[in-house]
Amino acid sequence: MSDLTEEYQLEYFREEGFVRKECPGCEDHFWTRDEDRELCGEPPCEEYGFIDDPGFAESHSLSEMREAFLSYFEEHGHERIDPYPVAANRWRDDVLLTQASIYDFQPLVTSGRTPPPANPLTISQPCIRMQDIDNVGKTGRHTMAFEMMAHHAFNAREDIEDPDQYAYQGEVYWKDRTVELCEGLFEELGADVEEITYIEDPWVGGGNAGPAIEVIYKGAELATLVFMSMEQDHDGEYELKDGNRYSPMDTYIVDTGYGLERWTWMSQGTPTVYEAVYPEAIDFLKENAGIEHTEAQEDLIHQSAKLAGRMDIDEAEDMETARREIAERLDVDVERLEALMEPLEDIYAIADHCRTLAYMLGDGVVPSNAGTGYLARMVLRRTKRLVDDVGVDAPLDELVDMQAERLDYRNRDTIRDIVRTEVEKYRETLERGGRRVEALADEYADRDEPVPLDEVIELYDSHGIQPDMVEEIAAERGAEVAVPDDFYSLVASRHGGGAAFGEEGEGVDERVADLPATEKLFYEDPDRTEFEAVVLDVNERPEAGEDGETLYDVALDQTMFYPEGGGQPADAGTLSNDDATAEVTDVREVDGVVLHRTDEDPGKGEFVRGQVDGTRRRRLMAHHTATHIVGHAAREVLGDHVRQAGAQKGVESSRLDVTHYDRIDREEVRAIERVANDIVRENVSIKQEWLDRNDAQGKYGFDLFQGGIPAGTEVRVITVGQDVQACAGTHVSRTGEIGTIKVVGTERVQDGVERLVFAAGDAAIDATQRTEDALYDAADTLDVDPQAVPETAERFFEEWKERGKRIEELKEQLAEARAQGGESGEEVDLGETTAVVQRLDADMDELRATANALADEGKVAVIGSGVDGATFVVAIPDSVGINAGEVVADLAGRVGGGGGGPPDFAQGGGPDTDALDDALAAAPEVLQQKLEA
RNA sequence: GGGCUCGUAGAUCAGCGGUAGAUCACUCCCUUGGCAUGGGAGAGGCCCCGGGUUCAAAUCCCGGCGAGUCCA
Repeated sequence: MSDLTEEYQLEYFREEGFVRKECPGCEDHFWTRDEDRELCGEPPCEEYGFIDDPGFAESHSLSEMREAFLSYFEEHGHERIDPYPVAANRWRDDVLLTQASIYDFQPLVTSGRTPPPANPLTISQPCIRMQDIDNVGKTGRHTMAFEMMAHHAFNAREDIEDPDQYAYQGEVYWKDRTVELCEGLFEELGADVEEITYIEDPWVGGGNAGPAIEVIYKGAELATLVFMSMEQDHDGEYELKDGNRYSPMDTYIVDTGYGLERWTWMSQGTPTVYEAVYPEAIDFLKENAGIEHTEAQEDLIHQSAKLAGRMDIDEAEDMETARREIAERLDVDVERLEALMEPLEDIYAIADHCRTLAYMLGDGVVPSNAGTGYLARMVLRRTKRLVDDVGVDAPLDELVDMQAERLDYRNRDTIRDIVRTEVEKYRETLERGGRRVEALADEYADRDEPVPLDEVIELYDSHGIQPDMVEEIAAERGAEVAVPDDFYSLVASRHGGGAAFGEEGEGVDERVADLPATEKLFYEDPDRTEFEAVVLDVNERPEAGEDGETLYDVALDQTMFYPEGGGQPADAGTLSNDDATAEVTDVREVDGVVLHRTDEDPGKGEFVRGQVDGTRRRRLMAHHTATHIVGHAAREVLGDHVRQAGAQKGVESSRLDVTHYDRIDREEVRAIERVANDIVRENVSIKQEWLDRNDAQGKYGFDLFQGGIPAGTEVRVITVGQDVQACAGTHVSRTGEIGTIKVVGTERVQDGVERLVFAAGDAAIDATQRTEDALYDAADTLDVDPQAVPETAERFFEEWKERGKRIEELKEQLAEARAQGGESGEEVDLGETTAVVQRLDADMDELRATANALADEGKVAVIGSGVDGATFVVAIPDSVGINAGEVVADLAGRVGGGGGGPPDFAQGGGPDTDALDDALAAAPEVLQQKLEA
């Protein structure tokens, strides 16, 4: 076993006369040109040395620094690459946001399955790290949004058996050149290279590892140079700091990260990073919030910021301690310092959060209650709170737009619209929540009890109401609330930890590994349904079919059968030879081999004729092409932010989930239908071609990948009119073949994702006819024209309601008449009052009305009905001491049921109708008993 | 992807097995020269939809639809 010490013995260090030292402060090993240096240079071992004394020759703005970096690496043989979206879930499902430049190339490029867009390359990748959110504004150096400038080189070992299995070969450059390039950049910017230290700091993450170097200059960590070269391996020779063992990989990758904001800050030497990065936004916000400082205050802020920057405030709880210490050193009152600093810290955070929002919304993230969209919503709401707290009265959409403009986003109108919609939603949530808290606070204030913690947790967890808002409102209403410090962990525990592991080990057939990739005929001529092939292999499936029959996986040398993929279901059909015909019920692709699931064994080595179910295939193709068209139409109608969030094609109908920040209303559906059918009618031809992936991505951008990112050097690109998508499915050759597209419904999959359900071709006709049939049936029943159905239905509904009311009235009148007329009821003398016992076969409403009317007359009423089982109603006038509930319980017991109710009015019944009359006959006796009791 | 909460009059909500309620808004009457206001009367409900349990469901259970919210 060995550690990574050897890995840092660089030729470059030796040639340049570096020395290796151990820092007495933190015991880290580091390399430096300065033989006299003792400390590693990184806080807390040393303090910032660049505040008010910039570390570079010239002051750079954010964009100047970005340009300086990129052009330096361009001049040194790197190709400049456009940044990827900050929403990393667009190309990988293990993370939500892009947190480093290397995220762009995981997992397909880093694993060697797909070539990098250029090699070596340089990029400035916008990133968002939510975990820093509490520190933003306070520490002087944390930002949630940042750009990670980087140069990457993708190397693959050549001393392995099959170097061509990877999408790139050979070594571009490795450690020495990396450090050399890094140092060259420092020199170019006029830094004093004597002051740079390179700290050995092995990197481990996500199953990979490697040696890494932190580059420290004047107290700031300006870059990290990671040499990703190992993967987790039980038998690996290296045991690293996470306790796992690692061994070398076939690919090894230079993964560097240079924080654009830090470099900009270094070049300016401002007290905090925020002043270097957002000077205009900060000025604007300060002025807008009416924050003005005297010269003395200005000076105090400056001194304080300087000190705060030098301190290590990585946890928000350290903040108080740090603040007290700073106050002490500056010899001012803590409260005074706090009052001065807090609004500024809020403003710093607002500037940063607005940039975060601009990145997210600009890259097409739609706020939602789930996924990346939820993060956007969180940030937006937090920002809104800060804006309100500090008293900025500019609308949030304007603040975000300022950043969007600076970042050069073209969809600024949509961004503003989304922000406005979200702010409005938040306002509603707060209003709803406020009312809720007020009611709750009143309730507990009345009872003179504190609001229990459970309620506060519930308010936050289920209604999104911050505990401090509860405290505030409760205080106004005179109710106490105690919110513990570990409030949020209490909320977390409510969600019951324990991540569910659900690794879906499909048990990939190992025999597939030896088979050649199946030649796919369906791309050549999607209209053909017949073909001939040789059976290469037949495997009996471990599980039986529905009827207990044996199923087989059949591999052929070539096939017309489309395997399930990209939301398109598999083809169906038959494989036959002279002796037998096997039904193909499912088709899947495993590692390039298409497996046909059949109910019979066609025999390995045999020739078979394949017959694809043409009708099914045509419908699927029409639906697949229609999906592209509907997506395009939705984008046209709803806006540029619309992206595919999932799709499932079918034979009868298909569904397309798209991102959109509002419900799609009827009018928009009609517009989408119109645009889609325009494209159908134009009968444009559909281009299907294989393109080099990096060329295609360069030309069409990231939106090429609406349905996920495929692996490989080439991608299949489908062009339908203006719509271009990477897609592996089968398509019709001209849009006219689709015939017609009918949107049959929309639903909200989650906030921010709308589902469009539609039918294409003859399925569209079917769908329309079904709707029409329903309408005609309704028209038939109402005996009117279909056109008149809505109006008639409304009229009938109104009339029905009217009649209901009229019947109520009549029942009341009838009941009163009965009560006064003494109609057929048996009068029983109960001493002070009389009771009426009566059988009245009517519904419960009528019984109730009658009983009420009798009670109003001052009589005890016992009414029984045999209409629907045996039911009783007993009403007792106020003055009489009989409990109606007890009477009913007794009577109902006699008919095999139960009953009850308040003392003056009770209902009950039972299933035994035959016993009704006997029960009523016993009623006087029961009443007597209850009266005496 | 998972958890939690909520769908009752035009609006805001109460009721949580036993006769559907309050406040505001609305209509009318009274008070006033008129308005603010005050007093009185009235109208307005498929209690989201569909099943189930029960003598009885707005209320309990299951499913669906709709809305909100927290977490990953």
